[in-house]
Amino acid sequence: MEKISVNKFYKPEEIEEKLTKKWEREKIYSLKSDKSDPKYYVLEMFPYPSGEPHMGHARNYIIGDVIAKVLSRKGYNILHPIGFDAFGLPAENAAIKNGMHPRESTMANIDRMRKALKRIGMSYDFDDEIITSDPDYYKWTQWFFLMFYKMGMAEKKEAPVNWCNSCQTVLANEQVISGRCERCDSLVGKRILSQWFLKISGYAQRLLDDMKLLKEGWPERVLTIQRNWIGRSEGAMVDFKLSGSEGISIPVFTTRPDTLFGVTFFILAPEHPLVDKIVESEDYKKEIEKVKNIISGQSDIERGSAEIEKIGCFTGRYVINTLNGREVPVWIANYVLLEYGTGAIMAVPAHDQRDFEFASKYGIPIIEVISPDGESHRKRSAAYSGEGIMINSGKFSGTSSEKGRKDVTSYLEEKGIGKFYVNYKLRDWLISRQRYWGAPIPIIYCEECGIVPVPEKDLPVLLPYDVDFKPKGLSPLFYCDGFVNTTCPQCGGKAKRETDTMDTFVCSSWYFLRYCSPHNDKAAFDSKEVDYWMPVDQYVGGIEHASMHLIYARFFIKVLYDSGLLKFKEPFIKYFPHGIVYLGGQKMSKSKGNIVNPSEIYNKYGADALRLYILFMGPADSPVEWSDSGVEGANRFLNRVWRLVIKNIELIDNIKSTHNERNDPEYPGKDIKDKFKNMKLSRLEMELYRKLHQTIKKVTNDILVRFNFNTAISAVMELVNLIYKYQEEVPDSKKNTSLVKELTWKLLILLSPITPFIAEELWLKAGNTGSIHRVRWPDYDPEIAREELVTIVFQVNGKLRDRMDLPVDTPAEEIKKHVLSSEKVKHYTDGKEIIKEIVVPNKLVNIVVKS
RNA sequence: GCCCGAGUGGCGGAAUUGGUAGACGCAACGGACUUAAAAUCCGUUGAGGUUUUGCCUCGUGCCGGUUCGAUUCCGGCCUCGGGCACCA
Repeated sequence: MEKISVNKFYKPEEIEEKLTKKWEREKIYSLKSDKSDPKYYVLEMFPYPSGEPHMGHARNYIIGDVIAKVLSRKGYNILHPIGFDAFGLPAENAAIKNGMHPRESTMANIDRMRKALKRIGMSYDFDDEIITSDPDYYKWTQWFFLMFYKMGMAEKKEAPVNWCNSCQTVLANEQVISGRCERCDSLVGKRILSQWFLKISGYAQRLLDDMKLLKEGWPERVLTIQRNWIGRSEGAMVDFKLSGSEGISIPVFTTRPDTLFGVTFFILAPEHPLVDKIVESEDYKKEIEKVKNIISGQSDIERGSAEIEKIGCFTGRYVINTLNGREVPVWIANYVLLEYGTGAIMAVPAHDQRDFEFASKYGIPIIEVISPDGESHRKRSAAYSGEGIMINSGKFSGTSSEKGRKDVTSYLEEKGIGKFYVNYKLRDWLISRQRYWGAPIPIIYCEECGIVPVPEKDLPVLLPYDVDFKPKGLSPLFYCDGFVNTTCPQCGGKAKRETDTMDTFVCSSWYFLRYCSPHNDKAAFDSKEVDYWMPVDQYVGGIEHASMHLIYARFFIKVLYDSGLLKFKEPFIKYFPHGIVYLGGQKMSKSKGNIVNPSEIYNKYGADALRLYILFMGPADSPVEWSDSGVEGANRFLNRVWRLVIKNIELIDNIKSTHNERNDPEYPGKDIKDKFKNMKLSRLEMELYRKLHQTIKKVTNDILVRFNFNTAISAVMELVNLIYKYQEEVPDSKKNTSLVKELTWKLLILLSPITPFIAEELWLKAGNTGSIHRVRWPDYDPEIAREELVTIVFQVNGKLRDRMDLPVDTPAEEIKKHVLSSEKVKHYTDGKEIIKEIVVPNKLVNIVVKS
């Protein structure tokens, strides 16, 4: 037990360092209790160890930590783990820059990060941390890859892929943001390469359908991002026969089968493999080569912008629109993309703006087939893409466009030339990377046997240490003979290893499973533990992962569910995206130089002030502007709490020895409520007692239900302000020490998840033993929290004219009496006819008069 | 272009179910304490008006509607942020 000494001043630097050690010694960081308690899995997205944690990290982890700490105190068995997403480009680029080996650099960064996390009082059990670049971990990442491979969910295929010239590697679609590399921001080009993909596109519909399981726990805006990314659209797949070549037909996807009669030409993407096959005449071949050259010189961004001029050329061939037997010319054009749909389109210039511009430029006929009013409009200056009535459409003329889509589709199905079709924008997930710092893809290429998966018993395929890891277009492992050359596990003959490594998003798609049994060396995870802990109850992390990690992880879990390994379909029941921290109106970032490092703050004011301010600065899910004076305010509040509590402790100690008859040395009392009932409390004391219970109610609800940490803190501030009022207005000899004790203890408990250090220090200073972080979270008594008096607002015609404090639940008739006798109200109602009197119990009265 | 958010004092924000707009904090100003400063404490702080210790009018992006009553609900617009995007 520590005794009160000279402690007039709050010195965070002294107490925080001391308590960090105490907590580590006493294992206060682990919030696991007992499997008989209800479980709760709180998880924050684990960090890339690219250096010291930044403010965004701090916000993320502090939010998760407060939730975990409160729930643990409410009797939950809490899993609140930490680890490091250690493979990948950021770590590797940083290593190259520093001239260090990625492993050393990563481990050094992890060390700094771990220290910082401990320093800000996070409740992580570091004995259970995981590092994805450890062979113990990536062995199982490789194991999952093999599982996907065996299920037919991983495949090597040739496709146009995104190539980042600066990172010297391919990227997944999700890692290309507006045509630029997610990591280095340089322009991304296209290459046709043979790469490994995970077949996420087959799960598009399931990813959409299962969103209904997330409706409660995920913000709508995140689901919208995913919905947009998956990009479902309904329509028809229609076959167009190539004229003059028996048996060749080209399918196209359209969302508007109702416009089929308006097709006047047909376009293939310039890269479409059919282009070279179908062009016969040498003249056309030359012309096409010319146009293709121009188009391939256009970057993806250029081609993706609507402003760029549409160019193309005729191929000399025709296709037949089976619906009306019309023969239409086949063109190539820059605005048709190989990746989307079938890489070919039917062009309807009257009803598609792009087709309209193209047809106008090249003099292709325009036939109107949808009319808003059923009339034919000879000339238009733009395409009409709205709904209307089908015209010039044979037997379908007169049908509404909505109905026409269905009717035409049925007709196509009957005739066997088309079918209802759902198209998705979601592409397969490209996971190979031509970089060193990642988990090697466990595949062997044998001259005899072809692609051979590495047998499970040979895992992990170790990433060799001694490699020239600088990116050079091909994986650095390709130049590492000791790694590449191997023998075929099937025939024993000479073979070569796959030298690409896996996208780090593969590592992070299952880490939350590993946390359930982090030391298991027999399997990726222990099913019993996963069945107990998973799914994650509360996930916290940046929204920038909405269409990356959060989609990949959902997909991964669905595949594992299908394989029978898991019993749940969604990994994260609730997801809370924290807002970005800004400085000077811009997102804090190293490259812009507008950084406030959390360490600057905790070195100056202490971790508690950092935590308090981060939570107080605004709603946790909205972006906030960093303010230095805001931190000072937080620090001022903590000083205020410190002085208040120290004074209260002294008061309690002094009066204990003078046998004040109102003093009750027992704490916690068996039945606090009865105790106070039998005591005569002054008006202010009653108010304080009530405020305490209201505060407990509000803080608990704001943290656990509303995620409004800022209002939870302002409620505690109000309580502190009121206790100060008591301390200053009432002489010590007249103070009720039982109440002071009750207020002081509970104030500290309410603060303890938010500002763990100061709460613990004051708790100990007051003579308590153990740790405040093991004390049960207080309940509130609704009866005590209930106000006795309530301000009733008197309105006339909806305008506030007077108000009065009346006992709660005063009957309507009595309130009305007060209202009608109010001079102020009379002033507005005298001589006027009262039409209506509205009485809202405990709120207001509104007198409606004729004016 | 389509989809999702948001818009409240000098600033961050609060108002949880349609019922007192501006809680809590920051900044600013005035005062107390001090030789002085820091720290601390007290007071003022949406705008305008006024017969000034009280009261009145206006006020939650803009216009309109529903309602006894709207920051909150509905319709239309504006601005900002975000997602998708020559996506067929």
